[in-house]
Amino acid sequence: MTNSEIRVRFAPSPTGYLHVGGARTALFNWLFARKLGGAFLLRIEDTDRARSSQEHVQVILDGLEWLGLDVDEAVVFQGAGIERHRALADQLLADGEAYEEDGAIRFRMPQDEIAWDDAVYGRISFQGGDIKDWVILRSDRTPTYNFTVVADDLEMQISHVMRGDDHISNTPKQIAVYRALGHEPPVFAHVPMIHGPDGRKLSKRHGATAVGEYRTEGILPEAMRNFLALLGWNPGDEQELFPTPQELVDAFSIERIQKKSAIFDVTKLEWLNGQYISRTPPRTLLELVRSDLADDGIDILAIGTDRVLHAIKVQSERARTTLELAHRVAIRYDARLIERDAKADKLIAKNLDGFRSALEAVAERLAGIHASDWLPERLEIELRELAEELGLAAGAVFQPIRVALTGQTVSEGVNVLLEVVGREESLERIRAAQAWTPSAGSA
RNA sequence: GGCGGUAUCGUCUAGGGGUUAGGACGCAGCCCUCUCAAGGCUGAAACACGGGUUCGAUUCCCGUUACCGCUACCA
Repeated sequence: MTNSEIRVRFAPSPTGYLHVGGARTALFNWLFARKLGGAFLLRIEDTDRARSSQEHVQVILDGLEWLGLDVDEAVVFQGAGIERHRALADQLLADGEAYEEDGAIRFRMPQDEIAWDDAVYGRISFQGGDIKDWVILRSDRTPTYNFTVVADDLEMQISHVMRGDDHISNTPKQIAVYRALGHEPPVFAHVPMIHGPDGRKLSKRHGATAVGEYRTEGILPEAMRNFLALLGWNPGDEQELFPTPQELVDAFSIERIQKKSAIFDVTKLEWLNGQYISRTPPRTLLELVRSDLADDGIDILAIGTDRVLHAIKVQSERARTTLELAHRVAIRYDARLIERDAKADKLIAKNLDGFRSALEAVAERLAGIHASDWLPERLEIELRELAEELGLAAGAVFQPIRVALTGQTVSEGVNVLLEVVGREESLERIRAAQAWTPSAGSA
């Protein structure tokens, strides 16, 4: 299945973070390479001017690894090829393909048409005469981008160049260099860029644009990968979930890449993430939750792995990010994390006496249930009986408990919630809540 | 300004000379229900504009507009 002639590369600049647009370009490159059975390579476009630190490169490497995109060969650095770039520029000068001006070497653009069959856009054509002769080697003997790209792609024997469509206008210059050097250009495939919610180019102002930030905000890598793939590409049918990289490879085809830019919609990402969270086994989520909480100084495993797993299972159907998941799990075991929200406060303020008396009755009833009987089925029966005895609607009993246990008006079923929080802690929280008073201004 | 590119619901998109223009997110309503979530059902919501070509254009062609990119001794 492998084809050693197919060599595709992703070539980011060493900016210190891998933004979502770059991540998607990387993903498409990877899919392209894998679909064709070829190699996926990484080249960092650093220079003397924009030196890449080891940390910057590591961020990119980590991002690719997180997304499940494996790189086939050692990372190449543009800056490492400077002597080769100089020699090539000198050769072009000697061949008359370039000329010297003010100490710099300027490439002589051919005047006729330069066109190529873009794998995404179809045929694109420029007139060489519209493009000015451009500098390939500065007067300080450092090479420029459009020149080094060609030199390095040649050196790495790249067969397919896939990159953002902001490079379309650079392509005729590069094709001209290939020809001047006596080589056939590779296959070009330009992919549209990703824009922010305002329709403009994605920038740091839009908040979390680095993939690493989505990771820390509780986005699962498979969700991010799936989402990115569907931004500007579609499988042609209505399949939306592609949990593994291989499923994406199988469905991928370059013909179905969109020609227009897409807007990054965080809401849909979170929806997709929620889908993935609810499908991920609690065991797998455990480490994510543990580490999220450890960052906040909470050792969640101290209460017992099985109990945490249970809470994760219950909450994974509801949470959209693992951060949200971790927080909800933590609230169930650490009363100090409870923060009464506005709706809960309103419920208390509306009928303080009712709230207290309901909890009083509940506390008495639940105290009579043994730890060994503290199970959802039994709890539900007891509480419904209680509600009937008190002449209250079931909700009038359940809701105060929910508020007492979580500080919020939404959660899993109260019977399950009681089980998750545990008998002693539940009774303690219910007792404590009876002393609650409405916050100022909530009446 | 010049050159290049793009244009279907708010967003991601399917479709393509004759369709009730389909799906997904989000939104609204209903069902379920102790509250959410999930799930089910329903609804509002789109072919940028103007000319052609054609019996017929959202689809093909041209133009306009809008947006994006390149136009550096940036990458």
